[in-house]
Amino acid sequence: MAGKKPFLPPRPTISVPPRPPAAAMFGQCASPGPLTLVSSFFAESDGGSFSELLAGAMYSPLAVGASGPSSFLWDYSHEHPPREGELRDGQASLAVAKSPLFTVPPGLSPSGLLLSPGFFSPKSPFGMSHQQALAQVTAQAQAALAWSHEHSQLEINPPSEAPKEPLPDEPSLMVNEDSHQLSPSDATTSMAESCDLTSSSHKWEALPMVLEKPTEDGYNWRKYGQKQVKGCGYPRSYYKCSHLNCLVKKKVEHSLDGRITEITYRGEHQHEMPQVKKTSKDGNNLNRSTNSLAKSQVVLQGQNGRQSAPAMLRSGHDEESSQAIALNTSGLSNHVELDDAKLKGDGSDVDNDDVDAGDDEPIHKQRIVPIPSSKYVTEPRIILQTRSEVDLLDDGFKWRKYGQKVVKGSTYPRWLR
DNA sequence: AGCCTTTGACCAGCG
DNA sequence: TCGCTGGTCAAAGGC
Repeated sequence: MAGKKPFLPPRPTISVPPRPPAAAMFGQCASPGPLTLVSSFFAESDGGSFSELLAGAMYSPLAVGASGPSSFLWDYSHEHPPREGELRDGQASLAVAKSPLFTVPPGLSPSGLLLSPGFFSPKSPFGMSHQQALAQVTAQAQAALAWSHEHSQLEINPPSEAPKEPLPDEPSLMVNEDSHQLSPSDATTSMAESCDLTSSSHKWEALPMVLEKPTEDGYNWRKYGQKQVKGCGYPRSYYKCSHLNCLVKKKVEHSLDGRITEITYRGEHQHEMPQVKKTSKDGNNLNRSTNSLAKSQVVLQGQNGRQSAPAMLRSGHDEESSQAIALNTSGLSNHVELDDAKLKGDGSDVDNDDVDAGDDEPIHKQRIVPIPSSKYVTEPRIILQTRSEVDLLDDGFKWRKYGQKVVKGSTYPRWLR
């Protein structure tokens, strides 16, 4: 399970900057998080502390939304460049995912990045509404998509010389036209070559996060495991999306000071963002912003790590497109038609919060849901309201007991399929 | 009563 | 085969 599975078809990824050799850069922890990494990287090029720069971001209400795509490193250093057919066939996700690195443009300092239009301003956290921030992020995603279409040939045959300066009108979160501009001695490059995450990224998609809590990305998560990272003092936590049919998992790593340094997603949400009680307009906006964050940061990936697509695209496309992306990129062994009405008809307490997805969210009564092959769950989870274990076991499905609790003198377990 | 976290054990892949 | 490691399980307890 922890082992490296064969990485079959080319698969786009969004990855964190792979980690450098530990001793080379830190000599303390064998696995510094990307935040630490970026911090150290910035420290060399800018007088200010990255933590200081970031501090303004972290405590801004816009931080969540802005920390998404702006913290991406779009890794296109994979074996296979996108084929033109893929780009034409509407597999935009693949196209973008194959796009070059999202990184700090040359000549732009970290503080410049933070102050740039593509980032929120730490000194005026309320200078931009969440919706504006969302719109900007979305626009950047679309720009990246457009760019990818235009430069697909460049990706196949990267230019030998990269532009030295960003164009004035380019978004601050510019697409680096050639990740090869990084010299072999560059930390990022060396990290990509040596880091253990490189191999693991075939399975998980890592994104640096600046969240105070691992569950604050808009989805509901249930922690199902925690491990001590070898050689480091900090734990790695494992979460599953607690939504009924959702197979998405995420892995959260902490820095030594307890901050989340890395959240790695696996799988794709096949449901809308859980609704958060709207207490005020601001709360609503914040919710939308975090929704956008989750949509933009989750990376679609089959359980076998065969294909993925950045859901970032979803924030910039309508639901129909998203669905098409999901279907096109699922790369999964089978699909089932999941009819919400049927689920409800079983007398189940199926969470239906994805039906009321918001005033501007389309309602889907029926969806095609790709079901990835999985060790534990191969079909949508359904809750049956019964106290009979025999009933549970005779319903034709395989059940895994995941909890038991005494209820009013008797016990009946909770089951998860 | 439902859902979550904790935590030691277990499993599987890999060298 | 064995040990290491990452990922997951599952009982127990907490909120």
